[in-house]
Amino acid sequence: MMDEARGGVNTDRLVCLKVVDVAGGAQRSEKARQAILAAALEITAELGYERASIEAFARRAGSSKQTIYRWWSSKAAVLQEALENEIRSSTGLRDTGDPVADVRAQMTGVIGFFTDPRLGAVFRGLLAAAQSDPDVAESALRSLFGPRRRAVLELLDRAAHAGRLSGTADRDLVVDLLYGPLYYRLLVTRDPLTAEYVDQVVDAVLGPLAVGQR
Amino acid sequence: MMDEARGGVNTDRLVCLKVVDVAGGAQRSEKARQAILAAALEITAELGYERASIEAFARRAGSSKQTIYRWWSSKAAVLQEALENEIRSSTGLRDTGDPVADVRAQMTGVIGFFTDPRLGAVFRGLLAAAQSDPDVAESALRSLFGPRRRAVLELLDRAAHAGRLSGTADRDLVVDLLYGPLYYRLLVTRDPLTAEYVDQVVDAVLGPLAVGQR
DNA sequence: ATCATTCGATACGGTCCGTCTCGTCCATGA
DNA sequence: TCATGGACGAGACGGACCGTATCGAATGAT
Repeated sequence: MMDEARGGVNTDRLVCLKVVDVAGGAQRSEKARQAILAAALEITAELGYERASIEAFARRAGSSKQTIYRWWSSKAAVLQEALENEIRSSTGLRDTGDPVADVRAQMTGVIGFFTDPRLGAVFRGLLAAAQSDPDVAESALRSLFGPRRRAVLELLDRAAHAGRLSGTADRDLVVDLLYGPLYYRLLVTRDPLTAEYVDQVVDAVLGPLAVGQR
Repeated sequence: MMDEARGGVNTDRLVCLKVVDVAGGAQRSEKARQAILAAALEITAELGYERASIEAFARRAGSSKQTIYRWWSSKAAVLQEALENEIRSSTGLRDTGDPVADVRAQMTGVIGFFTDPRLGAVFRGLLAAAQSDPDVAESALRSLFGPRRRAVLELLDRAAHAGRLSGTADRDLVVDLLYGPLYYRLLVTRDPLTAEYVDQVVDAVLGPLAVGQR
């Protein structure tokens, strides 16, 4: 019984839940997809997240509301995909052997993304929506935050093993100490996010942990 | 012509715009105010910030929608006032002469507020609304965050002058390093906010700055 | 050629918005 | 004592969006 439920695969039960590609049909329109994502970014940047509506996305994209609902579950899902398309350039994390400089560069890229006139407001709106919608929170955490946080953690791991960073510090805590203040300024105090501020944070957090660097 | 329109003051036009207290009238109903604030907190805790509506507040409070709009400008304004009534207990900041312990105690109170089943979701919703509405952001910053941040800054100042804390550190940065990770966990990663986590953050940030304490 | 699937367009009931207008109640000042 | 005027509960109003359903036309694999 337990075997059937958790372990062994009962092939009789493996019915095809979704009958896919039984016969041909029209393909998803890439043109409509791009138009919708672009319109969503434009409108949200213009009106702010709350006042932006799916109906407005459809109007500007020259598409139908139903086409949006067919492929995305919510306004947040549309904007998350739109952000993912645009975010890649800003979040590169290189490993040059100088972990402090690498992290500093990545954080500077992050605040560039935060303060981008088109993307910043969209990103803050998405984080705001995540406060009321657990699905949005889970999805954003998995697609947007998770991979980047893991990359930073791995960089800190490699630096510690290479002896360039103190190995005793809790690396999850270090990441919180580095990025927490950035989000705090973005979402709460709204003080300006500058490269100088990144320098201050990096120096205060990583300075005491650096090994073998002047 | 232009003078009359823009420059010179034509006293004949200076009519009293708002005739106040010319004669008596009914007073604002404290009972209605309390009922509305309580209903707003209840409903928002039940449904979440976005799904809570002013119409629902009025229904549960047994009041009229118009009564809400007469005294508050928005759902956010109602909830901010409701939060201010309830927040005072959690945010005490004492000055016992041990700044590290005082800050640690205050931060523990803050996460108690964050994780309160009734107030936490309301607070996160208010922060979310502030991302799309500059008025909400300004008001929350002035009434909720400003005074408490100033209190912590002054405590750090006194501690530095008393020689219990290093006087060289930028105290604004220290506050960001202390509270940023808390908001980061609350709003972004959603990892649990525990007293142990507060200890970790306080030790990492204030430990290197403490003077004359074991 | 058939047929499933997409597309744009549009209609639908529903919720909530923010404003407005009633009639009632009540504190004040004449 | 009594008229005045503001706050109150109730509810109507047009409007914006929501999320769903339905339509005919276009598309593409079988």
